[in-house]
Amino acid sequence: MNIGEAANLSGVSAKMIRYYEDVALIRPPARNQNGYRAYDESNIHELRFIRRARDLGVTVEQISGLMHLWRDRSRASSDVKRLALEHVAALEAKQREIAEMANTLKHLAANCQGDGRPDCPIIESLADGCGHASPRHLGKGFGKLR
Amino acid sequence: MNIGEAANLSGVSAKMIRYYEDVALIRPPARNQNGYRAYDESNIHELRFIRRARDLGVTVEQISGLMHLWRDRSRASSDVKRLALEHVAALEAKQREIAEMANTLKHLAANCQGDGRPDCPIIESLADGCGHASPRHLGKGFGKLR
DNA sequence: TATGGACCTTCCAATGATGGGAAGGTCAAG
DNA sequence: CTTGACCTTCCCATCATTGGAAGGTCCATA
Repeated sequence: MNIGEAANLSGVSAKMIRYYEDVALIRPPARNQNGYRAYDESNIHELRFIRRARDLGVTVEQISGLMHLWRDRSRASSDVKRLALEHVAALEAKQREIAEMANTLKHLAANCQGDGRPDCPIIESLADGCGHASPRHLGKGFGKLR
Repeated sequence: MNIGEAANLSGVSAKMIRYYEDVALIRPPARNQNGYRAYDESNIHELRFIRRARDLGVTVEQISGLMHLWRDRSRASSDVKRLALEHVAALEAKQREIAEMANTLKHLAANCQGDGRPDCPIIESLADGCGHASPRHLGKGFGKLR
């Protein structure tokens, strides 16, 4: 199976398959005589695993940890559970931060007359920092969301 | 005021102040005879505005729009209100997506015995895609969170 | 006055995940 | 045999931010 078919079956673009190989998230596959990468069913499984994990916001680095557990079946599934729960905690923290942002903006918008006055409280508050919490350094242990 | 003091007062690092100048988010400040950038109170105001907006997850590009409204006082504050409410909507959408991710992971973790069995349902589900929604293309019109 | 250290300048590189594209090789159908 | 759809590697861009190198400036202290 060539990389294109693998991409279609797994939902991971060919570009990203090569990238994952590059950063050692997956191991280099066998090559045909023409130099094309050759994938089989187990690779598709692996790529689908990666795609779903990425969809859930898991970092490539975190996936790498899961992959290791996956390959090394001697490790307990409790490790996997722990990783998953850690990720849940990170997601919930991120959710609280977003809620705080949204509430601040909603509060400001509610107080904004929208009548063309030059002293719009949104701009004033952003400039002066009136009261609402300023969550600096949000995503320290978590990274980006997609 | 040199760039270091401006950084301290505004909470924006000197690196980022130069970057914002580079991408034309702020205009080049005056220079002293020695070539040092010279800032005044109004610049600090502007930088604080930028910092707070970034804290709220507003993109530099979006801030650029707000800055334009700020500088051009002839524009109605209703425009600012509209931008803020658009951002609130984006935040709430992002929040729902995160909730879905977290629920999926919690569901999987709850069904995981954590007893070392090799068929941990978390791994199985990630690999096979069992039932739960797969929110592809999450952040299309929104970008990254910090 | 000399020197050291704390500033400042510009430029270059890296991060993470992904997309885009160029230049060139390969394969299969018409 | 040509055409088009693949494949390969390599480089560049994104976004916000940090880090560092190489070199200039300012001020206080020995």
